[in-house]
Amino acid sequence: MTTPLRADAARNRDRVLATARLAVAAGELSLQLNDIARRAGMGVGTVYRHFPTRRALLEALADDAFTALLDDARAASQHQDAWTGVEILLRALLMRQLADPAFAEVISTSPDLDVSARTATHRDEFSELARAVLGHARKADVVRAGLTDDDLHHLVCGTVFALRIGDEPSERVERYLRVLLDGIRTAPPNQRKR
Amino acid sequence: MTTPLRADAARNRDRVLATARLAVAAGELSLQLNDIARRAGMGVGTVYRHFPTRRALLEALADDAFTALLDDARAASQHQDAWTGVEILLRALLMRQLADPAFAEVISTSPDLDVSARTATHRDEFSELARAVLGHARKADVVRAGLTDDDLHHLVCGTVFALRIGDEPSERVERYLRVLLDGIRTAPPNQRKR
DNA sequence: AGCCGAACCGGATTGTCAATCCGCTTCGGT
DNA sequence: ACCGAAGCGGATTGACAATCCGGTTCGGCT
Repeated sequence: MTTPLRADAARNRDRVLATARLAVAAGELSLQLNDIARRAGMGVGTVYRHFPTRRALLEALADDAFTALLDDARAASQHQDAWTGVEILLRALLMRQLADPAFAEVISTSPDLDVSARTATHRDEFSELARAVLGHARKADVVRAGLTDDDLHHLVCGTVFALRIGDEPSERVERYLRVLLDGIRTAPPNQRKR
Repeated sequence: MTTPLRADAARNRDRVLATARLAVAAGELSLQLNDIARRAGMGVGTVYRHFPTRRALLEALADDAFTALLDDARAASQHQDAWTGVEILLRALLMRQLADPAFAEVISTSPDLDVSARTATHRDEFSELARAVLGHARKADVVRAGLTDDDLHHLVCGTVFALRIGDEPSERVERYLRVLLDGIRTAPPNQRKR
C-alpha cells in the first residue's frame, strides 16, 4: 500500500519531524505548520503534503511514545499480581503523557479524531491490553465495581490535566497518582504504602 | 470607579451576554467574537469595547456560576461534619463546571490569566473558603495528609476534564466523583455508601 | 426645548495563521 | 540521457482576531 517514498521526500519528512520535536520540547505545543516549514527550511506545501493536518503531525510525533506505552501495557497485563498490573498500567499511561505533550494530546482526545490508521491501531491494541488488565483485577476483586477500561483511561487523562494546571508537576505527580489509585481500588486490605 | 454606563451601552452589553450565553448553551465554546457581534446585530467594535478579549467575555458569562459556587462553599465551610463539608465543596465545584462550560474554562486555568478584578476576587474568596474546609478536615483527620487546597481544586478540574472526554457524562459523574472522594479520604472507616 | 461634549457605535482594515493549488524541479528506473 | 511520476515551493485564499477612527447618540444642563 505505501509506496516506499522517494529519497528526498523521506529526508524532508524527517526534517519536519525533527523541527517539530524541537518546537514541542521548547514548549510550543501550538505547532504552527507555517512556522515549522520556515524553520525546517522548506515551503509550507511540503509540510502539508507529509502531514495534511496539525493532528497528523502530532500523531507522528506521538508514535514512539505510543509504542513504548504498549510495551508497558503488555508488561502490566502479564504481571501475576492483578493490582500491581493496574498500578503499572495507570502509572505508565500517566508518565508517558507527562513526558510527551504531543502524545498526551493525541491520547486524551476522542478516537474519532484519529487521522492515521496507525494511531487507531495502537489505540485499539492499548484498549485490549487495558481490558485484560482490568479483567484480572476484577477477578481478584481489587478494583471497584462499575469502572470500565475507558473510565480508567479518562481518569488518568484527567489526572494529567490536573497536573498541567499549576506549574511544576514534579512533586505533585506521586500524590495525585496515589489519590487516583486509592480511589479506584476496592475497600482496601492494607492501605499504607509510601 | 465604574461610571454607571450609558443606557444604550448597557443594553448592548446585555445583548452580547445573552447572545454569547445562547452560543455556549448550543455547545459553541469557541465564542468567535465577530460571530457574536453579527448575531447580536451590532458591529464588532461594540463587542470588543465591552469585552476586550474572549477571556473577558467568558469571565462575565461565568460570573453567576461563580457566585453560586461561593454560596455552596460557604455552606460547606459551615457544616459541622468535616468530611461532609469536603464532599459538598468538591461536588459543588464539579457540578457547577458541568453545568456551565464557560465557568469551567475560567476556573480551570491558571489565575494569572484573569482579566477582571471581579473574577480575581471571587477566586480569592473561594480559595479562602476551601482552605477553611480543608482545615476542618485536617483537624478531623479525614483527608489524606499532604494535599493542599490547590490540589483539591486541580483534582476536581481534572475530573471535569475526564468527564468531558467521552460523551454523555450523566451516569459517569457519580462514579468519578466517588473515585475522587475515596482517593482523597484517609484510610477510611466505613467505605460502602451507594 | 434645544444644545453640546463625552460616551458610544460600526465596520473597514490590518495582521496572523491554516490550508490549497498548480507550475516548476528533482528523482531514479530504463 | 531521457522521461514520467513524485515531490517541491510559495503565492494565494479564507477564516478569524483585534484595532482604529469618523460618524452617531445619549443625557445633563441651560
